[in-house]
Amino acid sequence: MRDIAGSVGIQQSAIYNHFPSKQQLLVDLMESHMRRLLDAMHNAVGTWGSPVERLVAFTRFHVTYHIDQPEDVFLAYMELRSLETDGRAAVVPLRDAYEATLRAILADGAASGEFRISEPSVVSKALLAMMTGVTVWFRDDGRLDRDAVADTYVQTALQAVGADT
Amino acid sequence: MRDIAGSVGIQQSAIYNHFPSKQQLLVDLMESHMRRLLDAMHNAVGTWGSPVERLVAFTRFHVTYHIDQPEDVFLAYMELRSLETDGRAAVVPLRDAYEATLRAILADGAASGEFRISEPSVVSKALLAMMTGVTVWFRDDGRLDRDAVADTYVQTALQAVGADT
DNA sequence: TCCGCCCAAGAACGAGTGTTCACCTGACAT
DNA sequence: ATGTCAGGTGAACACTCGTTCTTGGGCGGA
Repeated sequence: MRDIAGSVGIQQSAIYNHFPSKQQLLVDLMESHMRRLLDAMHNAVGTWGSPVERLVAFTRFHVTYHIDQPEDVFLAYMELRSLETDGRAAVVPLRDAYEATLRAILADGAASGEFRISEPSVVSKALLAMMTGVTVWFRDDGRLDRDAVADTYVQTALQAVGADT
Repeated sequence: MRDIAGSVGIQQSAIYNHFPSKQQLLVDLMESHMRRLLDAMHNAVGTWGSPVERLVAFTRFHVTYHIDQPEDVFLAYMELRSLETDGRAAVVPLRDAYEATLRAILADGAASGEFRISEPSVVSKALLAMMTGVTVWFRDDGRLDRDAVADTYVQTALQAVGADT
C-alpha cells in the first residue's frame, strides 16, 4: 500500500479515501482488468466467421494483448488465489466468460468436423495456458518480435485442434 | 516459517538448526524438487525411440506427474521469482535442462520432417506451459480421471506439432 | 561418570504490514 | 464572507515477519 501510494504521489492513508481496504483495491483492479480484456477480445474476435477464422483471431489477440500488457496480466493471474470469497465471486465469472468464448469456438469446430478434438473443455484450458505462458519468456529485444511470436502461436493452436490437413 | 515449523512439530527457531535462512530453505526445496522431476523424466522418456514416441512419453509423464504432485509443482513455478540471484543460479539451469529435453525432441522431429513446426524453441515453451497448466484446474473428483486427461493432452500435443496426418 | 554436542525451547529484536485517527487545507455553493 | 466537504497529511496502532540469542535437556564416546 505504501508503494502504491508513493507511485501516485500521495500518502498511504490517503488511499483509504478511495478504497475501503487493500482487498477491495485488488478486487477493483482485477475486475477492471478482466472487463477491459473481455471487451478487447469481443472487439477482436466477434461472432461471425468460421471456427478457424475465429480461432486465429482469438489466438492472435490473446498473445499480442498479453505481450503488450504483461504486468496487468501477470498480476491478474498471480493474485487470483489471494482473493477472498467475495472478491472471487466478482472476478471468476469474468474469467469464465472469457474462457467460454474460446470453448464455444472449439465446440463449433468440433461439431462441424473442422476440428479434431475430443474434449473441447480440456483443450480450451490447455490452449489458454499455452497462450498465456508467453508472458513468462517473451522479451522485447528477443530474436522474434511480437508478430512473429503471435504467428507461431496461431500455427501451433491451429494444428493443436487438428484444423490443418 | 512458523507454519512450516508447526507442521513438523518444532518451534520456529529450531528451523535454523537445519537451514541458515528462509531463502536457503526455499532454494533447497526447489532444487531437490527439480532434481526429482528431472530424474523421473529421464526415467520415463529416455533417448531411444522416434520423436513421436518420445513426445508421447514426455507429455504423458509431465501431465501425470503434475497431477500427482500439484503442490510441489505449484510452489516451484510460483516462487521462482522470489529467489534471489544465488538461488536462481542453482535452480534455473535445472529448469533449462528439463525444457532442453523437450526442445531436442521437437528439433529432431522437425529435422526428420515428422513434425511441422517452424520454431522449436517457442513451441517447446508453449507446450510446457500448456501441460503445466493442468495443475490449475484438475480435480480428483472431476469428470475425467488423470489418465483420460493425459490422453487428451497427448493427442493435443501431437497435433500441435503436426505429427498426425 | 563426566564431557561435548546436537538440537530443541522460549523470549526478544527490528523491520514491515494494513489500517485508523485527529487534524488541516483549498475549492465551491450559498 | 462563510460553511461544507472531499481529499490530503503525519503519527500511531496492533500485528506478523524472519532472525538471533540464551538456555537447557538428552545422548553417545572417553
